[in-house]
Amino acid sequence: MGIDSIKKKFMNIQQNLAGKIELKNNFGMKDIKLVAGVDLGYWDQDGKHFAVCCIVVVDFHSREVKEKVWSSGEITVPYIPGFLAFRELPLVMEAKAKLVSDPDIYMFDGNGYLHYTHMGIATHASFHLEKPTIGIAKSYLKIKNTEFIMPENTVGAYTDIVINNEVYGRVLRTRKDVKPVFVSCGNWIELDTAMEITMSFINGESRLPVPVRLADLETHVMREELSENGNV
DNA sequence: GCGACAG
DNA sequence: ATCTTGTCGC
Repeated sequence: MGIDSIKKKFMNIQQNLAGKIELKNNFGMKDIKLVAGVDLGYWDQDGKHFAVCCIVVVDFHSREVKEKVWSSGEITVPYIPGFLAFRELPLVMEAKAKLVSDPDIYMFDGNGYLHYTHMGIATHASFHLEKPTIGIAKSYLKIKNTEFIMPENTVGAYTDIVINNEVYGRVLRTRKDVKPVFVSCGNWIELDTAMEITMSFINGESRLPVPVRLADLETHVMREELSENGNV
């Protein structure tokens, strides 16, 4: 099976789900108690690719870490820009199954609506998690040759990424003198709310919101452990 | 055909 | 994503 037939298959799945996206809050901010951050780390072993997915659950109000889970395994799906979800979601769902708590919302390292077909990993994941999601990308995925406008160098400054009169996502300056992040809706949430939650989780240690940052750090720790002792 | 390309 | 030294700044 060549890469083109894989893409074709993936595209069908994306288009089916894309029609079900709803960018309206299906919750009130006051209902948000637990926020999960999701990230993956990779390494090679015996000529194979492995990864570990870490999910860190943080209490929105107290900022306490409530739970951490991880799941690792071999990765066989290649990285194809636009189809990240197909590569990473299996491990994400495996890790999610280990959660005892039930997060109200999930934040991903990557895009959501800011995607060729609005089906970035954050949006795609929402249909499996059945929870609202937010996408936080560290670099820009250019769509339809549209460049983004750099927001001014002030905390909280932002510019919208508009393509064909539609807002795909937002370039947000979470810290001064640091590259901005790219925030987009995953699903069942509005962009303003996604940005509000993102900004509320900026603590001065990173340009990334706490849940995603902690998941990122956990990913590095677990990778060292697993790549030494053999994969689990 | 060529270039661009989240993680 | 990952491979990596020095270096600037709080």
